[in-house]
Formats: sequence, C-alpha cells, structure tokens
Amino acid sequence: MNANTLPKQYAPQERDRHWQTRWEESGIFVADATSERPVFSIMIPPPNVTGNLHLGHALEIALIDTTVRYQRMNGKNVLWLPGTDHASIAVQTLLERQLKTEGCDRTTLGRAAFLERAWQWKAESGGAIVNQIRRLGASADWSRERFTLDAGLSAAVQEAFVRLHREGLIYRGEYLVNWCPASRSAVSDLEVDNQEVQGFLWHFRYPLSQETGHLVVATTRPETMLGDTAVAVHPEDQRYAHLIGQTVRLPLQDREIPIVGDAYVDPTFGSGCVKVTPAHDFNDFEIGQRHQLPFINILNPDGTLNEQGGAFAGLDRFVARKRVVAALEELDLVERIEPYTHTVPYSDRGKVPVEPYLSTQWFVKIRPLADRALADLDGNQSPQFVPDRWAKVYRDWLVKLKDWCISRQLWWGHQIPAWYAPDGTVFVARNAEEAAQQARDRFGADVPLEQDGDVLDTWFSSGLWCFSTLGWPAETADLQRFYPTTLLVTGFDIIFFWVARMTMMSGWLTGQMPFGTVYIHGLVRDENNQKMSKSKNNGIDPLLLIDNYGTDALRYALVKEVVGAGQDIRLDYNRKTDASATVETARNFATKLWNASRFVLMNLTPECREAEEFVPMDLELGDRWILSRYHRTIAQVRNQMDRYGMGEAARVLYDFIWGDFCDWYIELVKGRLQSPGMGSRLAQQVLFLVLEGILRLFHPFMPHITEELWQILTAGDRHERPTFLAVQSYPVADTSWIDDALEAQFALLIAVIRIIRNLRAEAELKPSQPITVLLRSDDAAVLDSLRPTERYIRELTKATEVQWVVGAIAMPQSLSGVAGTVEVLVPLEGLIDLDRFQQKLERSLQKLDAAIAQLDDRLSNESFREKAPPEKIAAAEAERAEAQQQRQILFARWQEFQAPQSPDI
RNA sequence: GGACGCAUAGCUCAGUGGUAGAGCACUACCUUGACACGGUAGGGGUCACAGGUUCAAACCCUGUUGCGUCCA
Repeated sequence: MNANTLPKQYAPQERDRHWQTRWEESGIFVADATSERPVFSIMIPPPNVTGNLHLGHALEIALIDTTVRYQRMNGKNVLWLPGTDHASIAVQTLLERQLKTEGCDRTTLGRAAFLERAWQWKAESGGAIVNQIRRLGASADWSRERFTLDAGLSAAVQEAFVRLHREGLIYRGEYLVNWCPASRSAVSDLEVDNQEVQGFLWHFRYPLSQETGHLVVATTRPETMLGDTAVAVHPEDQRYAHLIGQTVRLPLQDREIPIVGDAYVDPTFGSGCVKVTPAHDFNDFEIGQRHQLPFINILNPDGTLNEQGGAFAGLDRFVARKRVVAALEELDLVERIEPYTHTVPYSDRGKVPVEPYLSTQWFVKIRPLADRALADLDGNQSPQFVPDRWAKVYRDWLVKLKDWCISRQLWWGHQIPAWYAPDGTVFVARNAEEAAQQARDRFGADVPLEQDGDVLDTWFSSGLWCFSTLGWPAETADLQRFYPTTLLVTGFDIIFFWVARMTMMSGWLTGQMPFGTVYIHGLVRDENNQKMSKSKNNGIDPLLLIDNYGTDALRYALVKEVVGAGQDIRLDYNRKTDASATVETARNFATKLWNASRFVLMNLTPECREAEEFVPMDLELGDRWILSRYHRTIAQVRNQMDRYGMGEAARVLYDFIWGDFCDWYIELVKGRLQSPGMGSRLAQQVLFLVLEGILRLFHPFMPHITEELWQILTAGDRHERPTFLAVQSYPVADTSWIDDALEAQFALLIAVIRIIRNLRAEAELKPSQPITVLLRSDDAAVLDSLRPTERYIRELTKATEVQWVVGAIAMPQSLSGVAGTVEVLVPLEGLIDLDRFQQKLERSLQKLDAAIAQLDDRLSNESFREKAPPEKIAAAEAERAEAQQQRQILFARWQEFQAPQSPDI
C-alpha cells in the first residue's frame, strides 16, 4: 500500500481483526520461560465463563494491555496469562434452567451425565468472553490460557485443600450458614447482598406457663417462631428477672420453652424480650450454644417447611409466614403489627432472601491466613496498592474476616477431596487411591469409601490463580520465572472477594505475596452516572462501541478518562444511536493520526528514511523545536507509565500529537517541502523520525492503527522477515534535545501568529487576502530571536511581507496586538471598523490594568518581598514589567485612534 | 452509625501554593493538495459554603452542605 492510495480513514472493522490474528499467529506474545530478561508478569482477573464482555472488563483489559504492551516494548519478558473461572453457581443455574425446559432436572440426570453436559456447554459456549477479550486487542499469551477446572488447576486445588486440612486450617462441622434456597446451597458471607426493604415487625404474645400473663416478642420473620426454643431477656432487666428459669408456652407448637437471661438482649428495644430460634438466626445460634438450647431446623433445603413445621409443613416459607400470622391472630396472640424498614440478606446469584440454615459444611479457619497476609502488609507494605488508600480497605477487611464456608451443595466445581468410611471416618487426600491407602492404614483392610458430594466455592480455586496457572505445586520453569507476579489490575469491588483470598492463600501456600502491586480501577458508569448492572439493564455493550468506532477508539476513550486510579469514570452514551461523544473524540483522534501519517507518507522520498544522524546545526528552528517537544513527551510518558499513570500518559500524547505535531510542526514544514533541497530533505527526516517515534509511543494505547501505520511507514526499510511494531523498542528520551529557551521562543512565535490571525478575523478579511505585518519592539534582541522564523510567520498567516521595526513608529491605520513585548501591527488603511477595534483595545487595556494592579499589590507588600522566594519575586517583577510594556504599547495605539476624532485634523 | 471518594465553563472532566485548562456543545468564518471524524478565530467560570494556616489558597488544615460508594 502506498500513501496515495491510502483512504482518508482507518477501517477498524477489517483491520483490527487482521492485526489481532497476525499477532496471535506470530507468537510474539508468548512468554519465554528460559529468557534471562527481566520479567513483567500479570494474570488476568479471570472472568466468569458464563459471562459476556461488559465495559468494566473493557476498561480493565485496556488498562492491563496498555501496561503490558509498554513493558514488552520496554524489553521486559512479559507474561500476560488469560483465562476464565468456572463459576459453579452461574453455570449450574444456567444448566438447570435448560434442563427445566426439557422437563427434567439434575437429579433425574445424575451427577456424571450432568457434568458431561456442563463440559459440553463449556466447549460450545465457554469461549465467548475469551473471544470478546481478543477483540479488545489483548496481547495475552493465549498458549497459556487457563480454566480453573483444568486438570492442572484442579490438582492445585486438591493439594491446597489437603495441605490446609493437614495443618488444621480446614475443618468440617455443623454450623449456621447462609443458605440460598434457589440454588439449594450454602453461600459465603460475600455472596450475600444486604438490601433494605419495607417490611413489618410483628409483635406476638407468648403465654407464661407458671403464672398468668404473657411475654411480648417481636420478629420480622414470623414463621421462624415454629422453631423457637427459648425466650431471652436481659439478666438485669427488673421487669423480667424473676421469670428467668420459668417457661412460656410456645403457641401453635404447644411446646414449653424456657425463659433465659442473656446479656445479648437489648432491654431498651421493643418489649425487651427476644424469641430465640437457634437454628435460623446467627445471634440466636450463639444464645442457643450458651444455654444449651435445642436447635430445631424447620426448613427444607428448597425453602419449604419440613415436618418440624407442624401444621405448616410443606408450605413455602413466605406462605407459611402469612399462615402463621393468621393462626396467631385467630388465637388473639398478635399484640400489634408495625411497618418496619430492615435489611434482608439476598443471595447474589439466586436473587432470593437467604436463610440462616443449620448444616454440615467445610470451613477455612481464616485467622492464621489473614494474619500472615496482614504481616506482609504491615511489615513489607506488600502488596503495594495504587492508589494506596485502598490498602486501608484491604487491611480493615483482613482484620475482621470470619471463617470462610467453602463447601457448596453443587456438582459443577472441584469436588471436595474428602472420603468417608462407613463408620463416618473422614480421609482427606489428593485422590481416591491415596484415601484408600489411608483407610487401609487405619482399618487394616479395604473399606468402601464415598467421596464428599459437595464442591468447593469457586473463589477457593480463584485464590490460587496466580500460581496454580503456572503449574504449582510442581516446581515448573514458569513458576520459577514468573511467580510472584508483578502487577494485579482489578476493581475495588473485588478487593474482598478475590484480592484478599489470593494474598491469604498465596502467603500460606507459597510463602510469598502473589503480586508486587495492586492497581485498583474504578467503575464505568452509564450516561446517568448509574452503576451498570444486569438488574437495571443499563449496561452498554462494548462490542457495539467497537463496531461503531473501532477497538482503539474504545480503549483509548476509557484509558484517557482514567484519573489517577480508582476513580469511577462516566461514559456518555446515546441508547438510540449507540453513539458516545467520548469514544467519538477518541476515534477522531485516531483519524487525525491517520491523516497526519498520510501527509508524512505523501511527502516522503525514499532516501529520507535512511537513519542518518542529524547535525543539529543543519536543522531549522522548527525541527529542533519539535524534537525538543518530542523528547520531553517521551520523558513525560515514560514517567507516567512507570507509575501506572496510563490516563495521564494518554493525555500527554494527545496534546503532543495533535497540538504540537499536527497543528504546528506539520504546518511549519509544508512550505519547505514544496521546494526540493536540503531543507526539504531534513524536514522529511524529522517528520519520519518523529512520526515513527509517535507510533511507537502511542502503540500501547491504540495498538491496531499504529501497527497498520508503522507497517506502511517502514515497509520499504525491511528486507528480512516480517516484524511488528508491537515488539519494537519503546522510545527513550534524549534529554540533550530538550531546550527550554527554544520552547519559550516558540511560545512567542505561536503567540505572534495567533495575534495576526486574530487581527485578520477581527477585520473580517478573507483567508486568501494578503497582508503586510509589522513586528515592532523596543528590544532588538527579542526581534532578532524571532527573525529566523519569519518564513513561518508569513506562511501561517498568509502575509506577503513582514517588516521588523525597532523603536517607536506611528501607524494610525492599523490593527494591533501585543505578544510578550512585541507589538504586532497589521496596516489596513480604510478596512478597519474603528469603533469596534477601539472597544477591543479598551477591553484589553482594562484586563492589563487589572493584572498590573494585582501585581502591584503583591510587589508592594513588604511581607511578600521578605518571605517569598527570590525567584518568585523576580518572576512577578518580570511579569509586571511585561504587562506595563504591553499596556504602554496598546495605550499608544488607543491614543492614535482618538486623534482623528479631534476637530483640528 | 463507621470509613472512603467527589463538588472547577452549559455538559463530561483535567489541574500546579504565585491568580484557571481540555474535550464536547455554542457563535463566526473557511471545502486551502494530510484530515469537515477537519482548520482558524471567538464567547463562556465568586473553582460548593464558612472559617483557619500562609506574604500568597481552586490547591494545605478544620468544619458545614450536597452527591456517591463500601461496611455495619
């Protein structure tokens, strides 16, 4: 492809895929476990295998990929390992829904057939999100893609379970857990979402057995009274102290239950009496233990009442609630019913209220693991959080963690590696043979063993992700080389779920924190600043945005919006047209880069690509200026990238590419390129050098378009096998090119040009109308510094002539302005609207007067002169001197306009 | 109730202890051999409020208000 056949826009719809395929086929993103180069390793936070790409993923992947590409171009041996997690509950829910439409359920199918079906589903549909991640241009090592249920990772899970169990950190027991009746499984505290609901507080009367009268108890869950085994009062509550030890008659169940004294009861709340249901409430559970009360379970796993529910057995818990209230009303035992706002725990997955439910489960004893992670945080500041305020959130969490229920009554997942002998003896082992051996050792003979039917919480395996993916427990080359990982990029909402579990598991099992740094990003909010969620159905599909604007535009739009880290970003979006101004701006920027490259390509002759050293003396001011800006930009971008300032780096590049390179350098160079010769040749060399550098600098942010442009730009240079921009070196700043004085000089030049353009517009001159410009100053040196740029001034303002004047001059019929201490005059006899221009002068004078007054205030303040640093005083003085000079210049011009109005002319 | 974050132009947001910026939107002009997904110029802000520190505060400190998030 050559420059003249290049279309005016990049075509992301075809080219993005092209480069994604070429990159992956070429194997350039495959990490090298044998290389001695410094390592940069990162694991993808594994998305749920049932999931679809949403904007949160898109932001996360964009941030990771930008960093990863930067590090790769920086010479690091990069491993970015992709993969998914098996999402026990999500997959199982999905499959059970399918089965239901076929008129059966998992129990009729049986475990083996069900799992076969699950794997079949995974093979057919499990790759969706992974392919969507590819569409973001993720430069991951797909040869190392992992799935938490893979053989290797499953072995790691078994190993971890066995070790933790052996060390007494995993135990089994009958406790209250959060039970999700929808999935008929235990869930962990974290999978519970507390929602505020408008409910009722029902007050019931429980008749005293030994004397007349009753106690009033209140509840938000009336049906639980069927399982009450006591009423508790505060032991020092004078109203009831004498009743402790007596009993009440539990209505509907006709059961005598004791009145116990327990300090947990708040005597000031309600009647001061609390019904105690040890099998269905976490607080009551503890009261029950303290007083050795019976634990009566009234629920079936599906949320219906069991035989302990008496007359209400078989009813759904919410139906039973109404019936219990009705029955008590009939007995005149309802004291009152008041509306009551309270929080109800909902299951994240099942979307139904969870029940505290008494069952036998496996738990991780969390304290030793959390303390190990805490020690690393407090002692070694490991991991390092970016921004560091999240370390506090992480720390608070570790401090208050409770034991973690890890068993789930599901089939899809890692089946718990525990086997039971007929007498109930448990053997925890890596596999059935090992368990059988243990049983033989114990019993001296073979006994039939049955494996625990439950599976482990998905997060148990996710907690091992950083090393299970690298082959642990085997001492593989990958593990040696790439563990611990360098960086984790994830959302704050997952610090508890995942980050803390990884640090606890890694700390205990590998002795190391799994990553050096944790970069926390914010959420992507919708156009109304709402959190996107399935329930609100307000998600924005990143793939639609990619279709509309291209992958690079979406990635860049998201990354450029990121400020610092951890801040939410809002994406504007029109749901009718799938348009987003933010992404559109990014797309426009891509097009700008495309067309700037097109310009360079059109003006390049073959010899200018020879990479010969510049002799700075031969370069024009403009060349040296853009090279100064270029090297300064490299330094700034690198500085930001090295501290994970991806958003800041993205903005620095935007300003440099559009503001400096396109708006100024390309415009400066156009005239020179018209006439062949040394000047033109140097301009081409600089254009090539800077553009090629821009493509490398910008590649991590917009990988596809830069790759395409770079391939075209360098096509003539390469005679060997194909290579990719993605593996070129990242530019290094040569600070010897950075020239503050030159950049200041250019700032003045730009100001002069802007004033001339402004005066043209003021006079409503046609763009093509030629003008003469006078540049006047009392300071000859300033004019001398501008004089070499005369051609730039002429070309960029369509001036036919520039006159240089030192000292005073009368130019009554001109527009004028001032840049620094240079007066800019455009003689326009007869073309000037005097009144309007005079008003403009007056406005400028007013502004200057205000500025001077402020500076005077400051400079005449003795404290300022005494206490401010000398350079600040000097700067203020210089500023005032310039402002005064500007005022003088404009005032003289203003007076000239007054003159013609006087009658004596 | 506890913790954290945010408050700057019409909108979305940057910002340095030395007197305020971008993109979008808006106005005018321009289809100029890179780009109309563009160019040039322009209008637009008591930097939430009240104190304090400082020679100097949008920036640092305290408090208030409003919004948001997490935890209880």
